Amino acid sequence: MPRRENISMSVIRRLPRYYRFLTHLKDKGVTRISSTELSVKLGLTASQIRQDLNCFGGFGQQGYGYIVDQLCDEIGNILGLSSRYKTILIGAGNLGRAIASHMQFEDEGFDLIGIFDSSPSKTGTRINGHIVIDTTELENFCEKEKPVMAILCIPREGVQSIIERLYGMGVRNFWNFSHYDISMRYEDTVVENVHLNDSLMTLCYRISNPNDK
Amino acid sequence: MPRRENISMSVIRRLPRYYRFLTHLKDKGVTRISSTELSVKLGLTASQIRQDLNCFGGFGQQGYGYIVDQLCDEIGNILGLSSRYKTILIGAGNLGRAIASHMQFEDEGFDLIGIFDSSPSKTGTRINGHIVIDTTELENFCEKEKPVMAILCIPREGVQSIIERLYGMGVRNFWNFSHYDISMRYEDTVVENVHLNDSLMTLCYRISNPNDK
DNA sequence: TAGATTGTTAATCGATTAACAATC
DNA sequence: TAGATTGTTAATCGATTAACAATC
Repeated sequence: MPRRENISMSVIRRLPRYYRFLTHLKDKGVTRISSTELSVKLGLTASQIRQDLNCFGGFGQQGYGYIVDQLCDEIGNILGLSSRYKTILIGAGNLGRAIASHMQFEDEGFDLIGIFDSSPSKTGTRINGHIVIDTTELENFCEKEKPVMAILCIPREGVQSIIERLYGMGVRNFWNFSHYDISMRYEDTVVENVHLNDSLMTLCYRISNPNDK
Repeated sequence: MPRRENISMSVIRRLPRYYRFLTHLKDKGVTRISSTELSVKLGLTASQIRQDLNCFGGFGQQGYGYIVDQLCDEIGNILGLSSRYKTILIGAGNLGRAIASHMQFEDEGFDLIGIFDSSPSKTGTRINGHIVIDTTELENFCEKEKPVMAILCIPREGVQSIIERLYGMGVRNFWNFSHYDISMRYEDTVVENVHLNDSLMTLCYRISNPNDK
């Protein structure tokens, strides 16, 4: 059971995919799967899958394969999905509202406890059971509720100052949908960027340049 | 001017970031930048930036650096942002509506020409100037309008059958927000997945396992 | 036991970084 | 010309793949 330190991002980014697929298999009633079968379904090599899993432990049985249920639970544990991280969302525009209503945060370790916006046209409105709070209330709210993670769905211009305020209130983890690249000038922060425009541009490139992969 | 074939995905995924940052510099009135300055701002190495750019041509001037305006335009061209790709969106739920209203498709080569949903509660409603069309009309619409790209904002279960219908109507490019991994059984397709749940799980992992990068 | 499939080490491949000659 | 910075080749590093011994 090696449990290596410093797992690479390449491996980490594949974990949710494994988890998602194994959950699906479990729901279908499949009990056992080999790395070779998995590799075919996921378009990876069996070698890679075994390497990835063995970063965390020996979950398989030689000559048999992996027990779907068990492996699924193990990966869920590795991902830390049963944690509870108090989460706030900043920005109740189209995107913020969609994220708030669309995501099942609870299944992935996060509890959405507040939604903020600075526009009077948004504050007071209700999104999925949450009343949108004025951003001026941020400090009061954080002091009382101690959120540890913030989802940023605000325009580029507002990001830097919001981050500084949140960092000051102890928030260290950010799921960032803004066009702004949060630079790593802060210690101990975890930032996951979702740059939808970048994703779309990549797609544009790939359509426009069909020779490349 | 080498213009290598088969640019790697690693390089392609950095292009939008370069473009975004250079646009920002341009707006700020910066005219000239060196790979070293860029590397500091973007948290990359100067070497990597020069390598990346030289996949497409020698855009710099020795002893001087890069002209921001010019480099920005070049990358825009490489990305193909001035193309016009007729695009439809399937699924007018929270996420689909947000994507339709939030993204500036026109700036990135795409023209949104239709939004579809199969629920009678959604069809007929208006999103950002588009009336939501019943999915049963998909074939009629495609025959007339010939879209080349589809944005998928529907639940997992519906994806496979929609893709088959769209593929049959000549759609080859997909921006996929569903939990479903579109497998590459189709030729000549370009698929860009945006798995928000995967992204969130990765974040959960990184918060739960602070030792790793 | 024989067959299958893992865990793990070694080999290969690709991407990043370093170095430097070319040149503006 | 001297200084600066690119374009490009060579060296390094990391990730993926192949191979196989361990073992269920």
